[in-house]
Order: sequence, then structure tokens, then C-alpha cells
Amino acid sequence: MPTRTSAQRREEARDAHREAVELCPTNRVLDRLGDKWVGLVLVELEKGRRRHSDLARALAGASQKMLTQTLRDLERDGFVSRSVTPSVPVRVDYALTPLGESLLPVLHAVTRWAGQHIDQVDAARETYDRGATD
Amino acid sequence: MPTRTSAQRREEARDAHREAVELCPTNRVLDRLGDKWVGLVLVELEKGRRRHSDLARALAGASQKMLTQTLRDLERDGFVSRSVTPSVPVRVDYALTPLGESLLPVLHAVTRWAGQHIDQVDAARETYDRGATD
DNA sequence: CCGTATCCACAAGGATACTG
DNA sequence: CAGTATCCTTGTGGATACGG
Repeated sequence: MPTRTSAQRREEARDAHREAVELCPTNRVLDRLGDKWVGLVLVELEKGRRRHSDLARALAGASQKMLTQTLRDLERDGFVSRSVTPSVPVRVDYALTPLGESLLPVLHAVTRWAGQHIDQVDAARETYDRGATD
Repeated sequence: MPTRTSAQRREEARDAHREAVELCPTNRVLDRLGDKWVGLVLVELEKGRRRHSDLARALAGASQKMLTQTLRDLERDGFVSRSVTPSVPVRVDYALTPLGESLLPVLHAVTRWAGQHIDQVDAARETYDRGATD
């Protein structure tokens, strides 16, 4: 008689795999990059240091909350630096760190791929959806 | 007297920007790549054609529903092909399409970056969190 | 074996209002 | 100007059970 049922073993394998996925560097990066506003912020900061209000204007679609949260996440991960100038009213600037800049080539790789292949994706979707409707 | 208040103009800009983001090829790709199980499936299929049950074993952490959904999404986008062998019981194989394979270098770029820089990210986080707690 | 359907929990994201 | 707090809606992902 086994000490673990097969159901228990499957459950353990499942939990172990999930933990591995969460620790996997690739998945952690994909997760961050997949955040809704991260790509846009990086692209904007690639152009140079930007004030909070500049970013808010450039990312007009993002809510205040999400813009701040995205910037905090990026700051925490070391991609972005935040500097406060205590004037009246205060001025806050964001800029890419070297680590953040090192990520740009990866982002560009995505952009390049997307530009070259997105119409194939669209074509594939149309074909797929056509089959589903018929 | 303006026909639109400034609040209305901001709202319009917000909606326009959001639509632009949704259409943006880069963001569409980042969105897909950011799906929880997409990277893992691509990595597994990179090794070669795989049966559904093989994938289920390799991605032990994913629920049945999410595995199937992920495969459907990838199939719809043209990254993955699905072929059914009507034996008893049925056998279903998944494989990367040329389009899917064209995406691998991008994924590898992410993996390479992650391998080289993830400890810097961890260090940044520790520093950030330390500052917050003190 | 492969997939679908149902129901459910939680996290992501957003609207609004308010503070230094 | 920059940020926080609150409340709310939606989407993503999971558990379970069932069907071809």
C-alpha cells in the first residue's frame, strides 16, 4: 500500500511545477513585460528622462493609479530611477537605469518581430475564426 | 465657448490612446507572451512535436483548462498547429508552425537576458524593499 | 485520451476623490 | 505636480465534473 495516492502525487507535481515556474527567470521577465503599461513606459523613457506629468500625457490611456504602480514596479526591479526635486510644486523625474537600458534590445527584438509578422498573425486569426463560424 | 470641456477632451484622448495600444503590434505580442503558460508551451514544443498528454505532463502546473486554452490561443494566432489522429482513443499532436518558430529567437533573447540579469533584479528588489521597511 | 462546461476565487486594472 | 486611498468592475486562471 503506497503512502501517497496517485492523486496526491499529481497534486505534489503540480505545486512543485508552479513554484518552479514562478522562480524561472524567463517567466518572471515575461510576466513583467506582459504588464499592460510596461512596454509603453520603457519606450517613452528610452527617449530620455521624463517627468511624471510627461509620462501621464504620453500614456493618456493609463489611469493615474496604473501609471504610478507601473513606475513603482519598474523602480523596484531596478529598471527605472526616480528622482525628486523638492521645489514648489515638487518635480519628479524618471529615467532608465543601466539595467533598464540593457532590457531595451530585448524589447526591440519584440517590436521588430511584431512589425514583420503581425499580419501573418492576423491572417491566421481570420482563417481560424472563419473555420469556427462555418 | 468650446464645444468640448477639457474633461471631455481628456476622456477622448484616453480612449484613443487605449485603442492605439490595443492595436499596437508590439503590445499585442507582449500580451500574448505574457500569458502565464505561453512561454512554457513554446519551449516544450521547440523540442519537437508533442501530444497533448505530453504537454500536460511537462506543464504539470497548468490546469487542463488553461493548457487547452493556451494551445487554442496559440493555434488561432498561427504559432502552433494541431493535428488529430482519429484512432481509439484519439491522438492529438501539437507542433510549432514556421511562424511559431520565427518567434523562438525573440523568446531566447528574453531567456538570455533573464539569465544574465535576474540577479541584478533581485538585488534591486532587496534594496528597494529594505528601504521601504526601515 | 482529449476536450468542454460550470462555477468560483482572486488579482489586475480603473474611476473618483482627496492630500502634501 | 505627484501621489494615495477607496471602491468597484472585469478578466484571468483554477477546481471539478462530465462527454465524445
